[in-house]
Amino acid sequence: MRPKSLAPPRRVRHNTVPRALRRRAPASGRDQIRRASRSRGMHAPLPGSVRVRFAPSPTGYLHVGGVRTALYNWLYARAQGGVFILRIEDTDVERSTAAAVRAILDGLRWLDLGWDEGPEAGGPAGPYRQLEREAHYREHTARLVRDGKAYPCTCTAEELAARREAARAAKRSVRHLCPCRETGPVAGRRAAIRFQVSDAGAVAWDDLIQGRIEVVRAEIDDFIIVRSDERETPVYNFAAVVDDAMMGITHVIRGADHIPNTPRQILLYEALGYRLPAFGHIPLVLGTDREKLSKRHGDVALHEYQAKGYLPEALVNYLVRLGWAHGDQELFSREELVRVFRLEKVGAAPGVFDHAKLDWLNGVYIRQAPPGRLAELLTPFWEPAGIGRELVERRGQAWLLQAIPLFVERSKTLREMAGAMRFLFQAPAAWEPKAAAKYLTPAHRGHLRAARQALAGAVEFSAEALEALVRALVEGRGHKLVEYAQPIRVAMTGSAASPPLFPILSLLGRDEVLRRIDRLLEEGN
RNA sequence: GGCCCUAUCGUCUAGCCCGGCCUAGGACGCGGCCCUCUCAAGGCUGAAACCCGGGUUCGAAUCCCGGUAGGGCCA
Repeated sequence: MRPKSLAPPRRVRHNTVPRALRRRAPASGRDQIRRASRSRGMHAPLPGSVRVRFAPSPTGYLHVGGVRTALYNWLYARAQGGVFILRIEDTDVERSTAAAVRAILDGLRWLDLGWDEGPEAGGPAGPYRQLEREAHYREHTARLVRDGKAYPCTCTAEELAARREAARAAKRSVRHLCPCRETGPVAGRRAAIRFQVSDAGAVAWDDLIQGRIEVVRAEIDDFIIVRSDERETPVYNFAAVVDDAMMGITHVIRGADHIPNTPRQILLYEALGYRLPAFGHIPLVLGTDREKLSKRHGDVALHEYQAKGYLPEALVNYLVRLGWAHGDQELFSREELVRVFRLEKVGAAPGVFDHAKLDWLNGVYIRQAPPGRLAELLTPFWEPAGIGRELVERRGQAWLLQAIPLFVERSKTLREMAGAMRFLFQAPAAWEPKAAAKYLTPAHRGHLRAARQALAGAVEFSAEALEALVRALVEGRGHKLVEYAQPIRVAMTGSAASPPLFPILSLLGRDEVLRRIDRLLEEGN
């Protein structure tokens, strides 16, 4: 350890760029930054040559925050006429699964976020799974060691921990706990590989979203790039840099949780002699407790939203607006997004995931969807809603297309819609007690009998004809429509709330309508 | 604990760069009214925010400084 007097200043001033340029810098300000970079021959690629990637780890499920990252990358690529690459970061063999890879591919396809290069698509920079790229990591490691920029380290975890404690107790820096750089590795022990970091100067970059970020090198220790395990597993920072560099990634757009990794990665790029990409760190998605969205907060996996019956375009619309805005506009088609989305307009502050707003948006998209498409989307939801496939098929497509519009404006999800439609296929098993108490009084039963008789004699069983018929009946008896409509509704649906009554009666058909009324009259108490 | 990031209604955000047009706009959610066979949808409408403190300025949500709070990563 160097004497303290020789060490560089612990801190330099961090915010060297005016605040105005740092936060939510306007396009013009960012352009200046990028122009400056270009003149140094660093990032900022040629126009039309943008290459971005989404690089998830296949451990578990596809997180909605990750989906947002993928979306922003995809949008940026499309808007720039660039290439969107999917790379699977599966170096963590313990936790990576084939099922998780599937979930990623299926999820992105469901959202229509297709990749130009990656698994199953191939491409010139493959392979696109890290496990198949180990030769590259080995080669790069050898290069760094040969150039004296990395060295083997045989310290054990126990030794390191002990030294850390000692350093802490003595109030010394906790950096450079490993002496291997000076003493060389201990023979006969497996070696990890450490990357050598000099103390002088700082690492800085102009983040596309966060503005300028600067970290003094003295804060960065000689970090491990290859573990000492059997497989010589490359560490995340190292593998990501090798891959991003070799794949020609021009813009690294990822979650803000990677900000602390970036200085190390920049050092690696420099040591390897690769051209630096531009970095853009998008703020995290938070739960209602303002912590990083995780399993604790309930639904975080994309497939859960799929299973609940959210439309992909609604989810995309919701996610894109979380952290980004285009004036007051709330609704965006995909084409519109490609046209107006600007990465530079993404805010620097994290945002809370608001299920209520997603529900609203999903309702908007459900209302916009043509009945034919909804019929198709609804298919996987019948069984879970307790509606046998054969029941749906028996009614036929034309009938279905008549029924769906009735439910569209009162459903927030497809799952809800299927559930709400259940009474169309099956008579209610029971009548809601509250509804029964309110609408099945002796007076109401009288009305129901009168209505039954009228319905039984109806010439035509269309919604219009039935409405005219019942209204005439009600008027003739000097009553109000509600007093008849509600008991009939309870008989049909078991509930006091449902889509408009007369179309329902027509859909159900005379026999079924009379049957349900009779049963209520006989059994309902 | 160290480093880094962030800060406008409960939530997502516009405005901030280029200070006055901001009596701070929109959306979700919440309340009221209208429409209405119920529930929705829709229309109208209400409550609801510039984190705090200094400074610069005739004037600051907007510029500067300092706090505070929250978060991320590492330990």
